Amino acid sequence: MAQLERTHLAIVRAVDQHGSLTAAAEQLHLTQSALSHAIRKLEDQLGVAIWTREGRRLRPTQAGAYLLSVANRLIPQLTHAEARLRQFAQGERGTLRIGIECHPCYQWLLKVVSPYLAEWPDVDVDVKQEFQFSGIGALFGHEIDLLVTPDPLFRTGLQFEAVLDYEQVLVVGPGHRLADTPCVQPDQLAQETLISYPVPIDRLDIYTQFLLPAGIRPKRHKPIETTDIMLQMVASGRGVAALPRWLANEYAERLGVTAVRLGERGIDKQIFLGIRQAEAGIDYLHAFVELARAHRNHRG
Amino acid sequence: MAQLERTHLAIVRAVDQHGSLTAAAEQLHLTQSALSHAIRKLEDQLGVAIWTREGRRLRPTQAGAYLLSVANRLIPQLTHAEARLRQFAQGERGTLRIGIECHPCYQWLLKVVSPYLAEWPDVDVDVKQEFQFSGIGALFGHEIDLLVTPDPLFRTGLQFEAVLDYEQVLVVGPGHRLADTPCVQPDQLAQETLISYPVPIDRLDIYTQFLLPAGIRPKRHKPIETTDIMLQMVASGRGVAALPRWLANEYAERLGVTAVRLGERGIDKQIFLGIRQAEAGIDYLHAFVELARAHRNHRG
DNA sequence: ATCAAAGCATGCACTAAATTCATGAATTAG
DNA sequence: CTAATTCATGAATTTAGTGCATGCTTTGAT
Repeated sequence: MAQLERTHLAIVRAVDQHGSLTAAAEQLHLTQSALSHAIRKLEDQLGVAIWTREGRRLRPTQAGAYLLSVANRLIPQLTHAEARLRQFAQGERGTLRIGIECHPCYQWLLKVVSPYLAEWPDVDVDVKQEFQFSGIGALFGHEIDLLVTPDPLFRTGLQFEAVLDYEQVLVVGPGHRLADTPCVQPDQLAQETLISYPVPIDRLDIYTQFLLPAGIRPKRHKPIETTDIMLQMVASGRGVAALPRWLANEYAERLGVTAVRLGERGIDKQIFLGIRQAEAGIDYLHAFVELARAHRNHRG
Repeated sequence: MAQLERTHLAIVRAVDQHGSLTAAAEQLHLTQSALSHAIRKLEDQLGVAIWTREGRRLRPTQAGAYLLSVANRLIPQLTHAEARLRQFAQGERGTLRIGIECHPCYQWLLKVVSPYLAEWPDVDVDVKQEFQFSGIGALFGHEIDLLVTPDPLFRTGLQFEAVLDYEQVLVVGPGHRLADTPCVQPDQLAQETLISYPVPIDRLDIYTQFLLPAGIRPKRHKPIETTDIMLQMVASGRGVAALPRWLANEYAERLGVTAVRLGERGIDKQIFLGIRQAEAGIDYLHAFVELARAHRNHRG
């Protein structure tokens, strides 16, 4: 008999945000009375207390906390669906919500996005870099429509495709003692300062695939947010960094930095694009993947 | 201005299911007129046609198809939330929806579920074996609360924990020529009939980890649904099967089957339990994982 | 202690939205 | 060509949500 309506979810969220009925009512453009009636009815219908009245405070019960989690999950999806439908209405194609999980991916993404925007003028692109959990979670949770990541996941209802092969190299400044080496060995980094993006060590290939297997750790480890600053630091001899070769090459001339192979065989990496399988047929989504793949061949 | 309500989603689904307004109206306990008014208003508010009127048929437009996919995703979640809240109301703890991705996991699961049910009398357990996509997708999509799988996935908003280590062995019937071998080599299976669960070859460890690396394929491959029949077949000399050692051992005496190591080192496997990280704190969920882990130590 | 301020609950009146009823128009099948 | 089926529409009706006025309880300041 109890039908969970969108209003109910909205109310639960608003009350949680503002901590009081009166304040929540304002946000919802309702009177306090209307809210009071509404929650009364909801609680009656469900047969559960959603809040305990402690003095004049409303504290969510266990059921309330659960309902809140449902609301926080579903309301954004409804909101997005509305936006999407409105876009249909205006003849727009929609918004492509792209998530990226790796820092250098961003540099690559920019190159693909600009021709894409030109080719699909009625599709907007939105890029997200932060996720509550992982990018894959965001894809499953319909927070994004396309994921750029070095870590694909097959057989899951998602579809991944490699769009860029590259070599992860060590970047050293001008005149660095390793600048002329054909390749560097792990122990040669024991006395170096390693500059990296601020992510856990187990997400840095230079650790997982190069240093840790050899039991080596660099003398210092310095996290830096942006690629530009990172390379400025490297150029000025403050440390070395591990980056894609194509990215290092772009800065090579300007900053005088050099790319050196990591180990004799080098570290090979791939960037993947992931989408929800069910949406593989959407033209403007498919087109992005195609464009990215074409881009891959361009650079050889 | 257009608020997407639960009713709208329900209508879209009902119309899709029944193919006509009149039939859909019946399911929704409404008159055909009410539905007609409702969809008119919705389309007006959204500014998009959701169906095209072809004769007296309603065919979903692109927007309609999108709305339907949203509805099919969200309505079940709302329904489940209601059920969950109703359980709260009745003092029950809830339903633990378990998904399993591997056939022998089922046998193992039964052993854990029965003490769990005894310990948590007010929690129901529901086991699902079929998913639209993968088990991980079902976990992300809130179709299940707990996943039993041999393929974990870390760093995703999910939490996986190994609860059983076992060896995958070859099971042969009484008097089979390989029954007394300490271990079997890939080429010794070239003339055998291999019996397995009906899953793609790339999900069978005996292929991916044993036969395919050696470039061997068995003479025949026979898919069988159930473990019992599978072992009956093995016992009667119709073929050989790859199963967990503990499972083979349980049938060893009764059917006279023998477990033989695959390769010199054997194939080691693990079963994992996966949950959504955000729900790691739920007591009856946590308790299941704990119980499973305790079970692991029991058997050594 | 006392009083004012702030917050929630509730009964009643009102309004707006959803539903039905009655009917018409269009399509399809025999 | 008719009968049956289906969707659309306008007016009538019912229902559910909302607001107002008000009372009760808690909280904090004097």
